[in-house]
Amino acid sequence: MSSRVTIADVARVAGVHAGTVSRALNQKTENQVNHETLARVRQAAKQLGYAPNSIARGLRTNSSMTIGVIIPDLTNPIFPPIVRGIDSRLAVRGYSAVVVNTDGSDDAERLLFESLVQRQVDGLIFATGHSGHSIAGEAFDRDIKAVMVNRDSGGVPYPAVVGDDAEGIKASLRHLAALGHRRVMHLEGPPSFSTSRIRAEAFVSGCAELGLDGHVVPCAAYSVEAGQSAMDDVLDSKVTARPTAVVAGNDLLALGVYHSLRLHALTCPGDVSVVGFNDMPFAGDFQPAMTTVRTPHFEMGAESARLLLEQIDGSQLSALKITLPVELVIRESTGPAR
Amino acid sequence: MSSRVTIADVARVAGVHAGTVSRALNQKTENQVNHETLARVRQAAKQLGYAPNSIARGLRTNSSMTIGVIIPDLTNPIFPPIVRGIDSRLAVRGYSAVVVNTDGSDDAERLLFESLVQRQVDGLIFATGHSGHSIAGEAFDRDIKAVMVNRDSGGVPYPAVVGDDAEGIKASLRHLAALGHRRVMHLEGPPSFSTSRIRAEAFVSGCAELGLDGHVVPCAAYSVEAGQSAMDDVLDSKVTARPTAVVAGNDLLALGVYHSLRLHALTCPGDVSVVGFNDMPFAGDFQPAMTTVRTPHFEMGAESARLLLEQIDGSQLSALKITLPVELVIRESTGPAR
DNA sequence: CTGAAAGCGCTAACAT
DNA sequence: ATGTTAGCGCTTTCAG
Repeated sequence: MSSRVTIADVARVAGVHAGTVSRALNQKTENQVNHETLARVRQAAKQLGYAPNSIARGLRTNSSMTIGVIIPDLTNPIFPPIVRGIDSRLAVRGYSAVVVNTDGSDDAERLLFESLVQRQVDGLIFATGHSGHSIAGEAFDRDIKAVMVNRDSGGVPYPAVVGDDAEGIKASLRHLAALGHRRVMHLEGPPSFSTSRIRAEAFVSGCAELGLDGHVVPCAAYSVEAGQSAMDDVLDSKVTARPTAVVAGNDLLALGVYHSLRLHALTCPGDVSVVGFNDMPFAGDFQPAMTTVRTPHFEMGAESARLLLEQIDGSQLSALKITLPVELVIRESTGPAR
Repeated sequence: MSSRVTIADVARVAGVHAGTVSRALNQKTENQVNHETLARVRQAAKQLGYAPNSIARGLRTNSSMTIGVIIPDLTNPIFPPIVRGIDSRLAVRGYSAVVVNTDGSDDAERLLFESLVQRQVDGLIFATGHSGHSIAGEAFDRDIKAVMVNRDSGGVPYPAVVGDDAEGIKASLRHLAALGHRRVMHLEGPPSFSTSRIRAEAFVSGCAELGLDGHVVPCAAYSVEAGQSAMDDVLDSKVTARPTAVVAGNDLLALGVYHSLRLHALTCPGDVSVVGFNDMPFAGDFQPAMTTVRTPHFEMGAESARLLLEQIDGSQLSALKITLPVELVIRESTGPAR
């Protein structure tokens, strides 16, 4: 299995020494070698089907050309585009990504982190939600290069790439206000995600600015079930007045609201308007087509990889935060208040 | 960055030789070492925060504990569950997956294949669709361990894990026949995917068995656009009679049919019933909720990883094909023929 | 049971 | 411009 032919074989065939072959076959050093010999080495390498063993190279150069990507769950639809964005930047530089899933477990995150470190990853991209003390602090203490994506840095001085969540929420609110809504509700994601707090805060201040009667309801998870359960509680409650519109913390939560509404024989947007967040794939094919905030996930991934590569290239680590613009996509889940 | 402390440090602290530390810290050899020394070594290792450098180990043992996974595109919703299934089996054995996306390009596939081989992956999982000559043949010639998932082996003697596509299509047809449909159509995926052929053939023979008037229309890709375009052509045609039901090659194609129907002011399932394939996430939330064939993607991934690990463990490579059962999920996109 | 020594395949510092 | 040498951190013979 795998590469039988080594640099020594190439050296023998080309009639030069191993060191020369190494120099000839590396971009940065190939100009240190005579044109003729270079040609001879290349010829020999091709003839033998030589491919460098990157494990051996990594041992010597102390770099694995591998980046670890820590996410909660690949099957959450926002992550595939983020991962592809990351990969798009990594690939052109010869890096590969190893992506691992924590499923929201701190223990799993710690274990996976350790395993990535053992693998000598050259850097890490954190896409887990923890706003509190995640493993990031430890990574920083251990001098590991990293960036955050879709979450703030939680006090750790790593760069972070996020969407403009606050603006997304406010745009949703303006849209709703223009439709005549006054009694609005926000389904807030779990507090462990920095995005939850930011969106909830933007909701509160946005309501104040627009003179809306806003109410925040916390959800246990960013999931359809959690959204449905939270909305069920609201609709079953005799004390809370039913809102005419809900701004969900993300699309999954919004989908939960759809389910709850259907269960309660209420229509959307007839009885209640719903706005999601993320514009997950196929959000426009839901029933009804979902009005939601589009977040540039691919670009966020790409940008985070760029920042990480910069660190690896030796640029000074600056704890900057890059905020990418979002866009409200109006479809059919929002309509006039009645 | 990364592990400063080496086996030599541990050896020094424990007062033993590096070789002994290595033996003590490896499952397979730890019984070759005295209880006392073992304890001392472990203590020293913990105290120093030692973690083995898996690059160095890999160079020596000629194994990277890494598996390459080649897929067309992570953002295609069937792949995240497959990848997680793979990972679930790999992780418990200490392997990691490096997943790469070909975007359907043969050139990209070849390049990515080479880069994975250079990385000394211990095995490969092919989830690309090629039924013709993909890179798999070359992998086999080079003695690389591999398995196929969600595609047949295309003549290469690797094991393959697939869903029972033929049965899924036939179950769809039986369902449609029971609803009174007679004039049915199949939207076939591109010929480069083995799944396309299998599903189309099952459609044809299923129609024959049930006495249905079946018609197969090829699509350029497994995408919403391709499905819509194919259906547009059918609906715009004055020569072909409109089918009362369509069995799409996958959910994306089915979604394209939804779009086309809407564009032509036709209803589903009122005017045309639609059945998808795969039961992609949130298929039940589409408009209308999609009747489709559920394929056990996670299990397929897990099973393929199991088969690969078996090969790596030295079991004889058997070109077996594992077919996992599928299930027709009846929702709201199918109804009585009229 | 443990020490000694070799070497996986490669790169980089040092010679020439 | 190229040869020589050392060694990255680990495992694994081979002795003892």
